[in-house]
Amino acid sequence: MGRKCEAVDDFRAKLKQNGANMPEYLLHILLEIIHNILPPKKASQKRKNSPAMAITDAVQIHRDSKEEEKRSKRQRVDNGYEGIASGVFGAATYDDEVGLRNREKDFGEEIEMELDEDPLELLRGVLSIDRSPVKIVKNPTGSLSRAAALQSALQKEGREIRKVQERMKRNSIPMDLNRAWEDPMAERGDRYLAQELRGAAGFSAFNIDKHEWKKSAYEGALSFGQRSSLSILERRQSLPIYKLKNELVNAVNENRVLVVVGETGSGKTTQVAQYLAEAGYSTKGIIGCTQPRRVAATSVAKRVAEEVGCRLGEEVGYSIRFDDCTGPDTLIKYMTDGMLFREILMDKNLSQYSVIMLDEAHERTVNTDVLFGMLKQLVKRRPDLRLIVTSATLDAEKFSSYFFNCMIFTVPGRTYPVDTLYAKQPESDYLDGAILTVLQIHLSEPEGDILVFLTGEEEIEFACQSLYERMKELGKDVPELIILPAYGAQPSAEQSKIFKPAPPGKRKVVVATNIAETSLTIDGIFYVIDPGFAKINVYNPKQGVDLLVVTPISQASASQRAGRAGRTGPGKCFRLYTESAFHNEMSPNTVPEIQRSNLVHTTLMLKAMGINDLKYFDFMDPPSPEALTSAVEQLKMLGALDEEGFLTKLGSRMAVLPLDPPLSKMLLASANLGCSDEIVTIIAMLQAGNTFYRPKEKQAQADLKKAKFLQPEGDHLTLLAVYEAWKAKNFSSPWCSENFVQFRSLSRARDIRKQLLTVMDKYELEVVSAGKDRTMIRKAVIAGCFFHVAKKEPREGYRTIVDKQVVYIHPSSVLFQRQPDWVIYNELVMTTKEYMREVSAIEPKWLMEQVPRFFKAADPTKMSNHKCQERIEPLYDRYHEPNSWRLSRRRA
DNA sequence: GAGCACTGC
Repeated sequence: MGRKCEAVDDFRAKLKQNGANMPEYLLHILLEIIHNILPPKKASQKRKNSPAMAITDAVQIHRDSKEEEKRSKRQRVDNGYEGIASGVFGAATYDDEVGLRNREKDFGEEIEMELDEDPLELLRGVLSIDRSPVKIVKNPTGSLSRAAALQSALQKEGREIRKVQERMKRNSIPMDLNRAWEDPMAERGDRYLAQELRGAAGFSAFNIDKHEWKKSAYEGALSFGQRSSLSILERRQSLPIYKLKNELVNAVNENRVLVVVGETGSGKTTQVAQYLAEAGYSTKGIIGCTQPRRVAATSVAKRVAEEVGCRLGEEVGYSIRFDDCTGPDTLIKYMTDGMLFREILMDKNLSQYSVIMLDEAHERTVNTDVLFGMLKQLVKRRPDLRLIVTSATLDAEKFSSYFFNCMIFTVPGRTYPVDTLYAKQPESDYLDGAILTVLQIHLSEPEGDILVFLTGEEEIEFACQSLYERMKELGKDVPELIILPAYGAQPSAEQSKIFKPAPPGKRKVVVATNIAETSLTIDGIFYVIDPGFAKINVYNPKQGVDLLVVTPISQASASQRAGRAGRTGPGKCFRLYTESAFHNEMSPNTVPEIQRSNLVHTTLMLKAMGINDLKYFDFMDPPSPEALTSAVEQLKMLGALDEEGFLTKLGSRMAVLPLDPPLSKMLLASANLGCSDEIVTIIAMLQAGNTFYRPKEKQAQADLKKAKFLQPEGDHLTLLAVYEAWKAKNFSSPWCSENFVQFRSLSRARDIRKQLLTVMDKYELEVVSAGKDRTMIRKAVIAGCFFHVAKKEPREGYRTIVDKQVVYIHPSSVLFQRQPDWVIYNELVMTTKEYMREVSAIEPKWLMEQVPRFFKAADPTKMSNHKCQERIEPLYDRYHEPNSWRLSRRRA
């Protein structure tokens, strides 16, 4: 304590000296961060001198090392990395030395700070030296939050921060722009697909001048190209499908089911419904067309309304969750496949429709797959209904044979040839490979934009950053390269630049996730770089865990990516894997989602539609029996199905809620427990996800803000507190940014909440507030999520009650520090460990109270009262009943 | 002390 006071005084003196002023309370908060977030001073500190001395030392060390650096640079040039190469190389050099060093670089003097020091000491040291900009370097073993705390402390001091950099573990990237490619006709390469191409070292969060490249990315593009100037009619007539209009209408007249193979650019999505409406189908009912995604449904509807010449929501409309834009006049309706699935639950004959078109069916979403089975039955019952299923060339035969060997109608695409080039050697690091290929194309290939596929936000940011730096090193002699990241939440103004071709004389590179593969129309792309890989979600029914894995993509997916290069003109696709890897090691098709998802929700929906025997449901590709059994058993435990597997009253109420069954159960239980008002908010927040925003450069500030909302009971109540606070501020957007809370997520939560309240109202579920009695809220959570209970282990971590697996509280949880004895969690995610996300503390006795069917106290005669309180077992012990239900991991 | 993609009701 004494040390802290001393520090405050000292700090104040330094501030005064520098002419800065800081309120007392801020000063204390600042020191609080430093003392609480940061670990205590190491007992054995290498450096005994004061940081001030250390910095002086460092200058000398730096001067010595500078000579060494010059020597090695010369050597690199000798080794052949000349000119641009060595320039770019220089920027990407990282070292692993430990220590404080003062570095001279192009941008002047800066102090490099190591986080091994006691931050307070370090801070004082820096303040006593001079006012050079500061660079904070985190070692691979260090912690970013220490860097963040230090950074915010310095910022408050008014010191300029140049960089917060994470020292890279791997070595620098050699720069060889003369990369070797072979085309498919060349001799076969080796038969090896570099697995784990990223290697153990991998890359890490990267934060240098993040905003600099972003700024340049969005500012650079001033005069992006315009769409074609053809009139609507000309545009429609120029589509390849136009010439086949009559044939198509005849085919639909004569076939109840039709598989349409419509290649990219054929116009099927916008035209088929219009042709059928013109042919009179709209007089018999609505023409419905499903899309896997919301954006697709809305944007296609807009386009078609424009072509038809009506307002959206009149003759042409769309229907997606939270947004029904249809009316009494609607003849053509675009919707998400999930929406049609809901509709078929309400009316299994879909009597208001005359035509259903399942578009993008080759994407094989769970909803589309289930609709396949439902509609296959329906066309037998309704001879007047027409079903159109669109497919990729590869799947056409399969689709046709599933749908009674129906006719396949092929519409050619309007695409150009694409040259596919393969790597001669497997890449050792696909990310570097992709970056270098972009530069290679930019420096040696004719005009045309580039599209790069990467697996996630982090990679995209890294790639953009790296490209930006290298372009900067290349100087002004090379043409401008506009670097555009494309993922998740992008402001729309910036997105429009992604979709349009770069202005003449410039080139753009779009760095995107696999969503660009299918659902975005990006104009002007001539070059595609496909390392690829993609992140997919795999659900393990035995473990009950969702897992995101980076896996090689399928051949089908690769062709789709390549096709992106041929939309505007003849293009090139650079595949960063060998040709033999493509043929021998990549599967022809992506495993349909239904075979790798949690099916609890889908199963409940099917049961609610009266489909009892799921084993005999006509799936095109059936999910594994285990996944189905696991889903059925979970529903039984929730009380949604009875012992024979028939839908219960509770189950039918759960089915009408657009939620996963445990959450539906929670909501229904909360109405009885008198806390549905709170639970509906909590559920909406859980569903919306990503409540807190924690930018790397402001982590400490974000954590401070988050602490304001912290509820000791756990994350569920903390989320509630956030929503209530936001509501009290009139759902304000600035309030969100002030508090490091994501406005988008909260708005989504508000939508979900509203929708849930409507459904609750319809089914006369009471919306009541628990008032001050917050215990009930956690009891309601238990009623739904009781599979997800874990008890603290004596040493570290937790053990789940159901299957005894070891799990940990996620560091983002408010209970991460507290580690209560008993917890309930919303979901389990497997990253570096098995983490429980959204955790709340509970009392074990509530388990028996809320779910007596499931939990019992251990035999009280055999143990003390205290122990008795602690021991809780699931009634159904699957270790002794091998064929009983199984929720998660089987232990060896 | 971790992050990790996307979609849907």
